[in-house]
Amino acid sequence: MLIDFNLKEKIKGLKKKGSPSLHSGQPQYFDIGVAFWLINPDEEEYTPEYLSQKYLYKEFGGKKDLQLLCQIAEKKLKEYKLEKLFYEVEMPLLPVLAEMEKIGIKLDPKFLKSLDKKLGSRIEELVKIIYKGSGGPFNINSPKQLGEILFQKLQVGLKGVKKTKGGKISTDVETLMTIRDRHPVVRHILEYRELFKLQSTYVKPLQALADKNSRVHTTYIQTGTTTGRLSSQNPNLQNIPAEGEWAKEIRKAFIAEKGYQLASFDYSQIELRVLASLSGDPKMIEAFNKNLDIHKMTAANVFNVPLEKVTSEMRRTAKTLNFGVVYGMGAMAFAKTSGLDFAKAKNFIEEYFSDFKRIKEWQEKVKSQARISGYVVNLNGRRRWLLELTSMFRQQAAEAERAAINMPVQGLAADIIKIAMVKVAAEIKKRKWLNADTSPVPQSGIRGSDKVRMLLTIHDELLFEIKDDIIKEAESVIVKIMESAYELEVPVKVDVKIGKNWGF
DNA sequence: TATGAGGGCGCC
DNA sequence: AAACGGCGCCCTCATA
Repeated sequence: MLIDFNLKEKIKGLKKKGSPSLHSGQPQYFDIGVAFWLINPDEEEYTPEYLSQKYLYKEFGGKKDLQLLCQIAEKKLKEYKLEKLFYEVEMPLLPVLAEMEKIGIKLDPKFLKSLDKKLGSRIEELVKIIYKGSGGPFNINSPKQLGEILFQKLQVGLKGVKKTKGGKISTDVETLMTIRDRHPVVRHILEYRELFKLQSTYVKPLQALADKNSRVHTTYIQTGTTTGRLSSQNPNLQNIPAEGEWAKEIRKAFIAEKGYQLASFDYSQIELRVLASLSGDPKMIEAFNKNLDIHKMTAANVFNVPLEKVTSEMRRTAKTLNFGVVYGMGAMAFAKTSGLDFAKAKNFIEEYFSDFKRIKEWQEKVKSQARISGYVVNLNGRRRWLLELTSMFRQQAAEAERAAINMPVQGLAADIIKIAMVKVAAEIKKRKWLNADTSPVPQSGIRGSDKVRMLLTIHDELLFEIKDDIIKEAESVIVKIMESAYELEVPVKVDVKIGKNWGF
C-alpha cells in the first residue's frame, strides 16, 4: 500500500509498467491528507508540516512523522466509520482524478483569440461611452472610484442603494440594476462589468494556460471543501460561464478532438432528490416517482392550484423556493431573490413547510442532533464539525445551522457522483476504452486508441470526450452506471447532451 | 515588488 | 439593516 501525502500527484508521475488494479476493498492508497480531511474538513491545511505540528505536538514537538500521522488517521477513520468512504470512494478516486487532470480538455485557440478580439473592441467602445457619459476618465474597475463618479459627480439618487460590509456605497450588479434608469451611463457600466469579467477571468487565462496541444489541465482539490465536493483550480473549470450570449461563446471554445464528441451527463435535480430521500417527504418522493416537473409540482402546492393552473411565474417562484430550502434560506433572502415583498415571502416559506412537513422535521432533527454532538454527518459518515451552533452570537449560530442542514444534502450528492466516477472509470478500463494508463501520450496529444475519456466533473455533471463510433454505446453505459451508482428512495435521473463543443 | 483584504462575480 | 449552502479568481488599493 502506498502511504503518503499528495498521492494524486505521485500517481500522475508514475511511468509505470502495470496499471494499478483497483480491487474493491483492497486499499492500494492511503493519502494522509485526504484522510485527515475526512476526519475534519475544516483544517487550515492538509500538509504534512501543518498536520504534524497540530497532531504530533505532544509526542514529537511537531516533528514530521508520516507513519504516526497515518496511525492516528486510521484510528479516527475507524472511530468515525469513515473507512468505507475512504477506501472505496476517496482513494479509488485518486487515479481517476489524476487521469482526468493529465488528459485535460481541448480548446479552440483561434476561436478564443477571435472572441478575445471581439470582447476587447466592445470593451473599448464601452469605455469611451462611459467616460463621455460621466464627464471624464476614471478606473471603472475600481468600486471606490465608480461609486464616487455615480453618486457624487453624477448625483445619482441613493434610494434603495445598499452599503458594503465595509460601510461604503455598493456598486454591485444588484445596486446598478436598481439605479439603471437614473442615469444612461449605468447600463453601459453593467455591460462593461460583464464583458470585462469574461475576458479577464476566462478568455485570457484559458489561452495562457493551454498546452502545446491546446489542452488545459485543471487541478482537482480533494480536500478543498467542507461538504465533500471537489474543487477545481488553475484554471477553475467548475465555474465556466453558462448563462448569456457571451457565456455560450466561451463554452464553444471547449471542443472535442477530431473524431470525438463532447458528452455531458448531468444529474437531474440531484440535491432535491437527495433531500426528498433523506427527509422521506411523501409528496416530494411521489413527485419524483411520477417523474413530475418538481418545480411545477411545488408551485401547485404552495399556490394551492391544480397542476394545470401553474403559470410560468408561479413555477419560477417555486423553483427559487426549492433551491432556497436546501440552503436554509430565510424570508429576507427569498423576498430578494424572488422579487416578492417580505410578508409574501414569509408566507410562501411557511406554506412550503406545511406542504412538505417532513422536510422541516428533517431539518430540525439534523440541527438538534448537531447541536448536541457538535458535528453533522451525512449518510456515509462524512462529517463536519459545527461548534458554532451553540454560539451566543446569533448570526454565527444561524450560519452554522444553515451549514448543518445543507451539508448532509450537498455531501451525499457529492458522494453519489464520486462513486459514479469510480464505477465509470472501472468500466472504461474493463472495456479497454482507455489506454491512458499504459500508453504514452504521443506528440500529437491524441491517443488514437482512447475511446472514452472522462474530462471534467462539475458537482452534478460529468463531461466526457467520446469517439464517434462508440458514442451511443458509451452513452447508455455511462447513464446506466450513473443512475444506479447509489440507491435513493427516489429514482436518480441523468440528462445527456452531446456535441462537437461545450456550447450544446 | 510582494501580500492580503475588500469588493465583486463566475459556477453548481 | 439584515444575504442563502459550497467553491476560485479577477482587480484595486493599502501596506510592507
